[in-house]
Amino acid sequence: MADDIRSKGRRMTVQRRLVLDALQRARHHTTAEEIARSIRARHPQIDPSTVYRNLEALEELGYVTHTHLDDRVTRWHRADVAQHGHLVCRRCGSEQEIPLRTLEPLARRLRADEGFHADLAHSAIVGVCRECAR
Amino acid sequence: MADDIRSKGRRMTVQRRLVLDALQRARHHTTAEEIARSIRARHPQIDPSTVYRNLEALEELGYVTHTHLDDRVTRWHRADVAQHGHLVCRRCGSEQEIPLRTLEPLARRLRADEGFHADLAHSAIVGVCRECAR
DNA sequence: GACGTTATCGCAAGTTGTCGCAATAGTCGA
DNA sequence: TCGACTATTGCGACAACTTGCGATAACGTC
Repeated sequence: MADDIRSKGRRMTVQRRLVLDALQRARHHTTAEEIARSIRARHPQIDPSTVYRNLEALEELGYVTHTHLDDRVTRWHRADVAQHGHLVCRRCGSEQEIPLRTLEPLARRLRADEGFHADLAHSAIVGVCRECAR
Repeated sequence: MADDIRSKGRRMTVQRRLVLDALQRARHHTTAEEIARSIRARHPQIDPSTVYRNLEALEELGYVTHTHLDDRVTRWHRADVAQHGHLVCRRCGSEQEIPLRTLEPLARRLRADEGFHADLAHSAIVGVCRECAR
């Protein structure tokens, strides 16, 4: 992987490695802040901005992706984990994962009708969950 | 409308009226910051936080809604304008509106399978547009 | 290995939005 | 119209990023 990064004219730094390690260890939908905190616990000299910039760089390089669950925070994860959709309840905040297969018909339709290649795992679908709807 | 607001135990203030007026005048998907700026041009004593709080209050009251187009900024509009979906290209940033009808089959399916009442107009669908896909 | 190039870093300052709080001012009932 | 109640405001502080910049340190080349 380090070689792959170098072959793209980027560099493998201690900081970048630490961000990858932290992502490896973290729970699935983690935040940049959480990663920064976990790294700074051991390496306080590493600036949060470095973590933010590395997540972005690793995303460009294809090792990392982000999704949006609730409205504000960006969630990060390794690119090699299985993709899935998200349902988030606007009332109680509960989160639910759904297989991409469920979203596939819409993706197909958008591709056919609009030529648009949708990434339906990128943003959660907001709505009201079964319990709150009652 | 003022009466309706009062009947819900809320109040009609100068600031709230100004936010509504600004929304009326603004282009469709405007931002809180833009509204704050337009109000403060004439009324510099009105704090931005007041604008943010009023948008939230007016949303609770049902006069205003927000959507998320790109990743960061919240876009606001009056609740009485027609709902529609959004396609946003991750490469070129272009935005496209699509009729809710296109998204309805997915909404139906989520309701049937998961009991989840999806609001598919709330977040834009991110992907790659026809031009950028070539 | 040494060297030059330049991606990346740490830091400080800037943005954008949120929150707690004391002061203010709509609203309602008398 | 007056007074009490309390929603709302402005302000200052804070939180969560983002950005510009000079210094540092990976990397390719020799």
